Amino acid sequence: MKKVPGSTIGRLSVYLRLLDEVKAEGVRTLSSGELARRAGTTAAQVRKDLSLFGTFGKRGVGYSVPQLSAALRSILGLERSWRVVLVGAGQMGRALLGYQDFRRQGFTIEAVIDSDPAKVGQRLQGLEVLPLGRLEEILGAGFDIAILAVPAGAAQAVADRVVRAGVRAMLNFAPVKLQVPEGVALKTVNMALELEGLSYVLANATAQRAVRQEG
Amino acid sequence: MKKVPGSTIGRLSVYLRLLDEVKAEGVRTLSSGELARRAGTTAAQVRKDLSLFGTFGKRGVGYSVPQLSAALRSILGLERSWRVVLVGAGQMGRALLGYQDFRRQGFTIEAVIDSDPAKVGQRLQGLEVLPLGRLEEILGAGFDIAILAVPAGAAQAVADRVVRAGVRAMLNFAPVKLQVPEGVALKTVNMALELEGLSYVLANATAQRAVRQEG
DNA sequence: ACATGTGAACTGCTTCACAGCG
DNA sequence: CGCTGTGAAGCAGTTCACATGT
Repeated sequence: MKKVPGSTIGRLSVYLRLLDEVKAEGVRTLSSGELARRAGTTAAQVRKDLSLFGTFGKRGVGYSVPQLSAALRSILGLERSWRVVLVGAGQMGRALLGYQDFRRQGFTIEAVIDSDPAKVGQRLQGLEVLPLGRLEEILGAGFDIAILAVPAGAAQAVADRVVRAGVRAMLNFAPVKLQVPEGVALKTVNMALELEGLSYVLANATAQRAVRQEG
Repeated sequence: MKKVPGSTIGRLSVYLRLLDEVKAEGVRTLSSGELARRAGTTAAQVRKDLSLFGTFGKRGVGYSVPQLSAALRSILGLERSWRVVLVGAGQMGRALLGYQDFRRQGFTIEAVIDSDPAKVGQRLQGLEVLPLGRLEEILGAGFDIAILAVPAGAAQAVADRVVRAGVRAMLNFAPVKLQVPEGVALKTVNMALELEGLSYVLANATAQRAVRQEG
């Protein structure tokens, strides 16, 4: 299989979301042009993205909505559900726990861990908050993804323990650059960074260039 | 001035954070190599990024930490503080309101707006929640940045009103691709998308390629 | 006729390598 | 000598344009 740009994966997620939307409206078929318009990209980009994984369309017709939706779900690994652990039950952690959009695609937060003794034992969204000391034991139960919503200063240490416990994918919300070994997937969401990007644009707004969506 | 890649701006934010860290430790001078090591990039990349904005270093020595820190702060527009309005006081909105990392760099949330009559009038972090109906009136007070933490279905309508009210920068947390006119800066943080990126890596983990940090 | 799939051209970002200066 | 600043080279992702299949 050819090399797949990371940006392609992000777009595939967007395509899938749109396909599921129009499927609910009863649309059977969609052209690359129409899909591109809704996704905010170009027809050529859509076709190139898909061509990296196979051929899904009918010439002269377009793409079958249910077929392409299923294909994308398979490519993205969304046919199965992934076991997710949330580390950090502070304000951000609790917001993520309540974020319904995760559950939609098969990401189920099945455990919550926090270091604060005052929080341990509390029930959040039906889950008992477990102590950080038991992290290794808990992750021994076979988690796929860890969401880190801990303070910046604690993030690297927690990440190290999570990785040592065998978790191979992390979504980090702490504003630090985590070091992880080869073979561990890491995405970081850094909101302060996004704001500073906006600040840059505003400060240089005399040049009047709009910034296109990136996130 | 030369054209600046968007990715450069993100890295400048990272450099600034690191410089402020080592400044607190009393470090006076840093080489591009050392800065790169901490930022997770290369020395050449650091020098190229900075060279787009001027010459800041001393050959044979490196960069003066306080000088470079000040220069970056100026480039990023962080010398002044920006007036931020939060639209949406749901779980995510409240988490963002408590997120201390925003305040650090001069982003002050000065108003909170929600459509839910049950929330309007409540005090959150010392701010009274204001009704969505008064959005235009409130933004008339001259806000720079709007943070959108509203449901996906409401996001585009809110964005339209925010733009019409004259706000030229938005940070969107709803999982939709917003359409904004030229001249309005938009960043979207889509956490479900990040998780799907991790899912892709996990599902294709036989290929064993680690994904490097992108956010 | 129409829309896909794809090599080729292009654009833009990153890396290289070295001249230049402290 | 060490480290910066920068053209040039290299690489990756996007766009173009058209041959191909229905």
